[in-house]
Amino acid sequence: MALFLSTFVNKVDKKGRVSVPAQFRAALADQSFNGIVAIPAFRLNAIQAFDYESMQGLSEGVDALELFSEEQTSLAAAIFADAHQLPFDGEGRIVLPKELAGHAGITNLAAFVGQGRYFEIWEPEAARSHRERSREQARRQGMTLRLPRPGDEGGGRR
Amino acid sequence: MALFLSTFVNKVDKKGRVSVPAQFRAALADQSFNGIVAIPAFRLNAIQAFDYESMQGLSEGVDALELFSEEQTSLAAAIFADAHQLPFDGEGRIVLPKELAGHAGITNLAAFVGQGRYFEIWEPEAARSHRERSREQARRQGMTLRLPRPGDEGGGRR
DNA sequence: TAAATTCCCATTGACGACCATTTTTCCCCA
DNA sequence: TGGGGAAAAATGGTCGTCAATGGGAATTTA
Repeated sequence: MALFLSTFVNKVDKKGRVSVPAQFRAALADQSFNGIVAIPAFRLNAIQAFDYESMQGLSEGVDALELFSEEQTSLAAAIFADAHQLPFDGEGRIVLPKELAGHAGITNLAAFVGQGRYFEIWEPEAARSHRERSREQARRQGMTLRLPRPGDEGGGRR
Repeated sequence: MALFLSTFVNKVDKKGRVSVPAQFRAALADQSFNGIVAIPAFRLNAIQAFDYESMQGLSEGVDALELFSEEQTSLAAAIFADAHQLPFDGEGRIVLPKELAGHAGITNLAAFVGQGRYFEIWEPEAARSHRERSREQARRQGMTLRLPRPGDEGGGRR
């Protein structure tokens, strides 16, 4: 399974292209779709990026009959409507659509931030300050990371 | 399974023709019917569009509901009576029937909005404001995006 | 026969495929 | 342990192709 770790900053050229870090591309190999799926993050000025298979998994929660059910679907609707399929070019680059770049405030540089099962794309300075804040908050709340022992189901926390 | 993602805005010419986004057409490939099935959305000023196979699936779902129940008959009536089969022309366009275009308030522009297993067709401005509302509601309800882990059933919210 | 609809072809503008160059990383050896 | 060189990654640019669009001819329907 894919694992996205660490942070990489790459240039965005005037055509809007950015290289996806080779390490991330490696994690995305052997996929049915050669590229990523990107959506604007809900509460953050960032882009969230998944592999295509994860996106399919998301769609499975919403089956055709639920269309006509009262509640639900607002989140799913927003996700699917704003999602972009971004294929790799021969050199492993993607083009950042204006809407996404705009949402994240990205112009010349893009920071690729590993988040485990997915990764985020930020304007580098915003990424830095956001990380500061997260660390600070974690410290205040005294969060601890619990490692699952072999044989346990699931991960530490979410 | 095919996945309809993202939003595309295309022009409607004076003959009522619109190009279906190439990406959506790709998702519709290898189908028994070369085109889409479209119905006016229940509560929304929009058109919902499926591939022919999904429509068959829908009909089975309707059968599964209690026979002769209030729900069943009205639902079936609404779905199948107003449905239109819209074939592609050589260039991948469809003609929007007046009833459908009218229901969605579409005149010169049509927004194709991916919804995972199906997609919707909106008047672009209406689509925009509806999307805003959905996002806002999702935010208010504290919905979070949750990736289904491989092997998990469904997912998408809590 | 008029009107409308489907089929066919032409244009153009954006995007994807391809190629060249620079920069960085990694490895081997002095 | 540091330097040199090879390989990989990142970057920049160009060209061809295809999607979107528009118009007209052909065919069907009223």
